[in-house]
Amino acid sequence: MPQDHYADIRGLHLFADMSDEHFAQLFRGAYVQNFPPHIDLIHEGEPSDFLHIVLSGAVDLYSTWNTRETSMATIRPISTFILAATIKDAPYLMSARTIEKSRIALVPSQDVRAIFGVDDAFARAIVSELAQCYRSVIKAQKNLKLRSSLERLANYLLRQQLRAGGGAEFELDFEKRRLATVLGMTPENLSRAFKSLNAYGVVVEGNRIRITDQDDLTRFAKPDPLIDDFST
Amino acid sequence: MPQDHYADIRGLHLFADMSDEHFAQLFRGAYVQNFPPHIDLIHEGEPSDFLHIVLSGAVDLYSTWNTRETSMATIRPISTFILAATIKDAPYLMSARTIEKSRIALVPSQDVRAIFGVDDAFARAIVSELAQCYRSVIKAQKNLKLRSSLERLANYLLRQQLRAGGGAEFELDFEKRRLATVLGMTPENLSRAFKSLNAYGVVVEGNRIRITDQDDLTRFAKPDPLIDDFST
DNA sequence: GCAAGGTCTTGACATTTTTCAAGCGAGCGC
DNA sequence: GCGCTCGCTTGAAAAATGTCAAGACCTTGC
Repeated sequence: MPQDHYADIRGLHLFADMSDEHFAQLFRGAYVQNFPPHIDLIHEGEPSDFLHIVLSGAVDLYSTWNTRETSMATIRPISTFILAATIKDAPYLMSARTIEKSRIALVPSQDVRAIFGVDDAFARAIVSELAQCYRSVIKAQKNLKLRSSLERLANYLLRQQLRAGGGAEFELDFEKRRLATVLGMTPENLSRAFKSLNAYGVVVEGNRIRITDQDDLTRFAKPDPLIDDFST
Repeated sequence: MPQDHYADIRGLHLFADMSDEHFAQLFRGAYVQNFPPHIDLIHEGEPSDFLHIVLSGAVDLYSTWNTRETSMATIRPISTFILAATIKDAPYLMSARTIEKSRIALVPSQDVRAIFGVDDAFARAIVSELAQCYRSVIKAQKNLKLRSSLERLANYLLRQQLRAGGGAEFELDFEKRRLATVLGMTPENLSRAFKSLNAYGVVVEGNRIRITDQDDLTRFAKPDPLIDDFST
């Protein structure tokens, strides 16, 4: 693997504390590849041959069943995905495709497992990472089971607003049709949901969102740190 | 903590590989308590003071938001819960209550974190446990997002049938009102869903289920190992 | 035995969500 | 520029799901 991304990857919490030697060993067999948009990287059910690290671009984790498809998560730089499958040496539960042009590092799963076996700091970092992932999915599930689609959209907007800096105006960071399946609804329904949120001070212009009445929207959305705060 | 449950707990994958000394240290401050049914054990948002181990009985993990409540998972002996919150020293994301009379071991979270810091085998066992938990929640989320409530019920029945030994007749292992929220629907809707499944060879008599046409139900449910197989 | 409280079921109705079909509009290649 | 594709929106109708109210049934305590 070329040197230019070593520092970025080394800075990830997951790899920060491991020994230099093990880090070098881990990435000896790794390589970096560029992918165009909308390329399938992995498919659910396959054995997990590589741990993936998104260096730039964005990746969509999605799942299918019986003609239906849904988006499970979006991976943005710099972070890894399918760590759990890699560690357990189990088949992928989700498929992955690039959303945009992306640069991705591929680390052979067997190397990850080997280094996991010998590097204690790495093992502990994995615990931390997996606990974080677990809690994120729990929050997503609470979001799904406890809220209507309109409430999910309202809370999504508040989260996205915060991520974008907190200003009254911000951009959606991916297309609405994908946002719809992320939120667990159809594109048509999302369109109507945006319209309904007009009443709470949300103005939509293409991908641009303006929140004209922050309090009103917040009162409706009732955000909850135990669902919406990604950091805890 | 009394001796009588040491062996059971020691046999858990999570504690099987750690040193005797650390195991003893870990459970020095632990204690076992009996709880009647329907007792709240912990509440979401609280700091995670204890790792819980269900020794007998059953525990319901549930969450609430804005007057709504939903059941997230059922914990049966012998297993632990809220490991992720304990390790991260973060607030609980879910509440827990006993379903039946239960015997539960409580291990101070700070001891778990301390031993996690010094026992490498324990740290690796936690990785394995968390990876398993993570994958379970992902499956639950796929189940929720990709299937209708009728399909979720049909697949639940097939899973439950398998857990009960695979015979054509078996018992539901908890009350229907809880099953409803586990499956993400209302009790009324569950009642109607059971009725609809008559058409696919499901006969309900109280808590007793009889599957008269296995193939027909399976054809409708379309079970998928990447959603329904809890072991992988 | 009987009353009380709970679950479960049922029916009627409201709401939410999806489906299908059509039209709009921005971006792209020729 | 023109026509095309594709994403987005809109409307109407259907399906799925939730709500409310009432009653059946069961268990439990007295």
